[in-house]
Amino acid sequence: MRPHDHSQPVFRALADPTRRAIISMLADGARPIADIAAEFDMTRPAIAKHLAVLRDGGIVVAEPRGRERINRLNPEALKTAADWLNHFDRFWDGRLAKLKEAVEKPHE
Amino acid sequence: MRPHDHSQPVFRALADPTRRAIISMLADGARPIADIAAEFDMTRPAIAKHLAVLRDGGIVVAEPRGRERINRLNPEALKTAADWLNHFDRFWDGRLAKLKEAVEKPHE
DNA sequence: TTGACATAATACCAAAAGGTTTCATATAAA
DNA sequence: TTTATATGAAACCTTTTGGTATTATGTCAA
Repeated sequence: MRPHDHSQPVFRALADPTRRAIISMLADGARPIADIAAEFDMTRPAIAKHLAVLRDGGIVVAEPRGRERINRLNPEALKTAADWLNHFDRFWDGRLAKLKEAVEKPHE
Repeated sequence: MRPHDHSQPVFRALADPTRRAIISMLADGARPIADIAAEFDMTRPAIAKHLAVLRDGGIVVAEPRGRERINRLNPEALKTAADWLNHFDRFWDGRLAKLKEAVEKPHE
């Protein structure tokens, strides 16, 4: 068995605590990189690398704005990982799983 | 900001495609390591290391059974990661988010 | 008790990850 | 046009990761 996996870049991006913190931060609003870096004990190039990994996973999109680049969260990308994990929620929450099924079923 | 994060070992464990494949495999039933290793193009020690990472995240529990060790999935550990991700589902699925809220609210 | 089997443990290696410092480029403002 | 600002990019370093081969340990079966 050789695991082929399109969600790899997303899970890879989620593996680092700094990157998860950046995700949370951007959920409150898009920001330029300097603004983000100011919140961490880390140089800007380090944050730039983390943002590159997040972009690679499609989780962050950078929009040039004058001489700045606004980093915006693209939460849909997280759905990939959430979907994979939620396949297991039947184990810990049968009630919710059933509701979900109902919600996702086309209306009649 | 210094990201302290108890869910780190779980996200770390999820970052590797082989480990995610092992998780899926164990969701269908507990297995000894040799049985798992047989499914991958990889030596048993490599799989043993992956299992160690999964144990570290609490995702897998090993139960000695005679001279074997049965590796069992502990899906509750995945809930940690699922919960984190599902905080963002308001972005992609408002309908479900509302239902969830309702479900999780204590009964009256 | 001896032999086979299932696994653990160790030592080792190459590549990737996460950081740094330094230098280059492009836009805005004086 | 010069200067300051916001970012990108490259070179480099150390630690972690993912793999290997080899050796050791414990349990079952003949």
